[in-house]
Amino acid sequence: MAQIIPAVKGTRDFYPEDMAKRNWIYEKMGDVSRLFGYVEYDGPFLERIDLYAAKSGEELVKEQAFVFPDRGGDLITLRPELTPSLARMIAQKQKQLVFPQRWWSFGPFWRYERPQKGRTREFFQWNVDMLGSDAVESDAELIAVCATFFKKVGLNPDQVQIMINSRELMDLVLKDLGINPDLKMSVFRLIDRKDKLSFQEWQEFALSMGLTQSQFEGLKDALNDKSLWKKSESLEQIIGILNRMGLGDFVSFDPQIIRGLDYYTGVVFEARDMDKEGRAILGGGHYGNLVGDVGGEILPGVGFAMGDVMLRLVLEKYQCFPESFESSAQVLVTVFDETFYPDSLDLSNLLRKADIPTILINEKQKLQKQFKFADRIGVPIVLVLGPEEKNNQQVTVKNLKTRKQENVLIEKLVPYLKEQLA
RNA sequence: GUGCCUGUAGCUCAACGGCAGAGCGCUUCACUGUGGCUGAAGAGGUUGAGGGUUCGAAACCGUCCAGGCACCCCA
Repeated sequence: MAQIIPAVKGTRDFYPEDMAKRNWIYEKMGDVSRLFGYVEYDGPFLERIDLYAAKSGEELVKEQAFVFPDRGGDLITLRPELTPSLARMIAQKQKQLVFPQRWWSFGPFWRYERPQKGRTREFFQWNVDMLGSDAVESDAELIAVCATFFKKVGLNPDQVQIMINSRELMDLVLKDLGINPDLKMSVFRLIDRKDKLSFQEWQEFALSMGLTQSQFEGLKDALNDKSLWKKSESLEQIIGILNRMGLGDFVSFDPQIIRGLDYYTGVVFEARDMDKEGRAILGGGHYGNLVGDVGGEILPGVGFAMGDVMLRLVLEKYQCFPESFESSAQVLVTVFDETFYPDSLDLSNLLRKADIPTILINEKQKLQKQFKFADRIGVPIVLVLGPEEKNNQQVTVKNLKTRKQENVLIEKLVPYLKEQLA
């Protein structure tokens, strides 16, 4: 046997069952997006590297993007994220669009990283953005979209939580502590790493970047203050809105949520599995100016991205997927023997004309095998048309799930099957 | 890019340095007009690759390849 060429590292083969799940996820994402009035769009999968070079994520592009020269020598990138493409698309039509725009997208992205749990090199992302709104109510709406999605796929607040924080609030905390604004990004990074380091290491890290002992203590206390959010008018409003929507259970305040991306300026949020397993399921926030870097006029917005890999793990873990995805066929028509092939062919034609998905056996096999095959692929109904049936203008209809069978007149077959399958 | 772990039948995994095995799956038969259950028989392997140590290696040692996990970063 010839050598099987392995799949590219970090990619996934979507076998039919996997594809069914992917489509199921896509369907739920689309449903929720449309429910809130968002419209679907997409950008190119290939972009020039310059599009990302201007932007914040230095490491994202330099070390994590797939980059290659095309035949003309231009450096092309497999998109590692959607936001820059979105920014361009908006900037190009900024003068003609009516704001705010509500856009969503689901498509593939690539990052050259070491694959591990919840992370592959090729993955799908649901991106949802509200563009051209600075209202806190819009921030709340995006969080509501997330929460509604979780509800829709059958996850409950004990299983996943959306943690929210505000960068403005954290700016205030830093200011109150008299921390030099130049240190802001470093301190954000410090906050982000609190859980990953031992207290000792964390403290050393803090002091090494120039925080005084008292600033460090103050920061530590602020991060432990569960009611810190009450100092933020926007967080209070957001939580109020989500409570009124009946989604409050999904949301909790966490001062340690900072998010890596530099362009977030206001509310930031991410969702996690509650027993702290794995990485974030989604991340998002409010940005002050999406299109500045690509030459547009100042445009605020709020949005989030949800990766399919982590999401699948969570959905799998909490058994949210349907127990089984039906075989695409509803009916299997057996062929009694070679001489009956034309009859069975006509029969399957009849069913297909009536929009009943039907598989006809093409191989010359014993009935036993044909039944076994039907069972294995999960077709619920099997039809037999042999000498006896033919003499009576009948078909034997066997329901593999109920194990019952019945003889039905051919002229009554379609309505009979439709009833069975309903 | 750094570190750790794992590669044995189609799948999940056993086998003290001493004849490569089990369960599930698969094929055939019991069942010449009916799947799932039961019973019987059978097929299936260069133990990831190529070296070394040894009387003898799936096992021990180093190299390569592949996969997993953690760090980094992030969905």
